[in-house]
Amino acid sequence: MNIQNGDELLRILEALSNPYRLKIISILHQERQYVSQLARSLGISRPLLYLHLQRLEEANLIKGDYEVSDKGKTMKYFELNPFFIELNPQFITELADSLTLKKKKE
Amino acid sequence: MNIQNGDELLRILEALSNPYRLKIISILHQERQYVSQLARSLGISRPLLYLHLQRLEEANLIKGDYEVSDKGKTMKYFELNPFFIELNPQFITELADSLTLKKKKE
DNA sequence: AACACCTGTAATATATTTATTACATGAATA
DNA sequence: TATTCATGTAATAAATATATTACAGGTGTT
Repeated sequence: MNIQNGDELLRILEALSNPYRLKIISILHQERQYVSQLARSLGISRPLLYLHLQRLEEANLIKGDYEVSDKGKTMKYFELNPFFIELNPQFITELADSLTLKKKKE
Repeated sequence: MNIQNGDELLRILEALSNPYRLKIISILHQERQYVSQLARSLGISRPLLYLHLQRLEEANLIKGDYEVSDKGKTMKYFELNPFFIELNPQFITELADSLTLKKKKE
């Protein structure tokens, strides 16, 4: 996972800036889980979970795959997209120029 | 700078989840600047800058010191508090248990 | 005194994020 | 067929974060 520009770094930082999403990372680091299972693990509703999963997926930190169980049920398993980011002032400085300042209507 | 628990990590990630704040880190990595100077560098108003500086200061990423210039003017210089965080699933997992889920009235 | 910089904050408005509620669909099982 | 467990989304509400506007006070210079 190579970070190309400031906006990408920002997207990742934003994705990780939430306790549920950090917990999702932690759970998926230990084992892959399907959506409903994850919702139970976290103790939150699926709609809310979807929102968080989407943020993580957009940042490319996780990915989901459909899988049909023995019983014929389709479940969506999520798993981690391993990452390793060395967060320090030097690195941020290298990417700072490629940061977009405000996303508005175009 | 040693991160002790999930909430602290989260505070840092939140502090870094904004383009202006990343730019502030970048600027202060190169040289210390006083408030008005920083506002000009960034092209934003001081009130807005203060908000961002506060977030960074709360996360302990920067610190400010008052200094009297030759001409007798008091300026508040900000400088970086160097940090180095290895952001990866393993590290997040270690801190995930010490994450507070919702801050509400107690 | 008026101007040019420096410091800061309070009140308000706007935008974004987070959370909830209400639906809708499909397949296996009792 | 009624229940259970899986998938998902649209609409709305509530909470936070971001941004703006309007102040106020200090010192040095013209």
